[in-house]
Amino acid sequence: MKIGYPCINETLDCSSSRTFRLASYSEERMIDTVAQNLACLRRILEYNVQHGLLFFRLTSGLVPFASHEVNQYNWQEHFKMTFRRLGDYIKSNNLRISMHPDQFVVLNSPNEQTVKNSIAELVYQGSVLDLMGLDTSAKLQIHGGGAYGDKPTAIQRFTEVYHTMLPEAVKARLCVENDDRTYTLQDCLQLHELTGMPVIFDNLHHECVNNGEPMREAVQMAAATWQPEKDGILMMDYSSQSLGERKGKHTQSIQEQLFHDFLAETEGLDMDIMLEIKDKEASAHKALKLAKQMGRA
DNA sequence: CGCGGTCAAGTGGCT
DNA sequence: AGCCACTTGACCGCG
Repeated sequence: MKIGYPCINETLDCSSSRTFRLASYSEERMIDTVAQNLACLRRILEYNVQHGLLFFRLTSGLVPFASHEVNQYNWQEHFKMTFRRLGDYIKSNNLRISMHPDQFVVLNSPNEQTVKNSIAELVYQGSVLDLMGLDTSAKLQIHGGGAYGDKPTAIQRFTEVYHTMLPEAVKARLCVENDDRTYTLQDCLQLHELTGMPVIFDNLHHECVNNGEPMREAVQMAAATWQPEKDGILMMDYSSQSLGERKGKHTQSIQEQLFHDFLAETEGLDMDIMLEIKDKEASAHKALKLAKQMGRA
């Protein structure tokens, strides 16, 4: 079991998602920003290796405006060696990597332009992992998208876009994650049946909306959609409810008893856990310690 | 130099 | 009808 946190390290004094306004776009500024972001990413990865945090989510913001038409520069070629060196570091230290395209990526939108933009964004994020030379156990996780008042039709549309419009390089890495209100684990399992995509499991989203599956069974069902030789073991997002806040809001800091209970409930099941918790690596350190004590990591 | 409004992009639930 | 949340704040103009 590998444990990690997403995108941002709060200990280090750098960000790998620096950006700027579209209005101030220039090729020079874009190149300069990418160079700084990749340098910071290297520092974050080194920090993670030093602390045994072997699962990490890369930010979507590594390359500003990467899938926007304003950016016509061949940054892939320009930063080829930098990406390759990052990938070599990732592989030699056996890190697991994911990316999570943001809420604007909606493959089943009725708006053709939205679908087109979404695919361009997936191509960008997949190309980052390709440039690093990572195998297909490095994943892109997205949600089912909208329901538009008719979920079966929306699922059908997702499936059609998947089969007719997505490049192989994206399909090889794409996974679907249950969300906190529209696409339940069951819906994601159906998308898996229709496309072959593995299902990323999110325990907090599952608590928000489900079809009665107990947590252990839910994890087992999601895990069964992963082909170990191609996809690696199950990836999951773990969080707990921020008390007294809106349903689905992530806790500020890990609630160790709840994480302990979750590990106990899933004993014997293999998975990599991404902690979606506000204070980032601070909670990841605690989670890793707990997992080691319980013989899981 | 610190604060706060705004930023490429979509959707749905809440008030 | 408008605001908020989402995997994640960061930028930039203004005082």
